[in-house]
Amino acid sequence: MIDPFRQRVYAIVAKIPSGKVMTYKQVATSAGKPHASRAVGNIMHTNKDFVRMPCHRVVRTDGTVGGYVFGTKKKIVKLKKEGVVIKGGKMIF
DNA sequence: ATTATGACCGAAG
DNA sequence: GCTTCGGCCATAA
Repeated sequence: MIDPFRQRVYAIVAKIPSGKVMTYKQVATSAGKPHASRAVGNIMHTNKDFVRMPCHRVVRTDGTVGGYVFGTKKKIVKLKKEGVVIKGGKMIF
């Protein structure tokens, strides 16, 4: 399956260092489609390689973590553990 | 091909 | 602060 966008998203997310996060919009833009923020989230949800894909480092533009297969709460805890500062359920860039 | 849905975004009420 | 609407893109049926 050759889907440049999908592959690109995968590579970008996998490159996010620990303690840092990227917004869906940022990932989509870096992937080449600035308006595909929705598709990015959809890819994470439908993708089967989510084991290697640290999707918990991808958050929403508002600062909310967004969704997560293991649960949004878990995602927040994980991020905090990584060193990300989260305040009132939202994160600070 | 068409319709519906979603881990989104931004504006409006 | 929250909900609703329209817009964007990929996936599933």
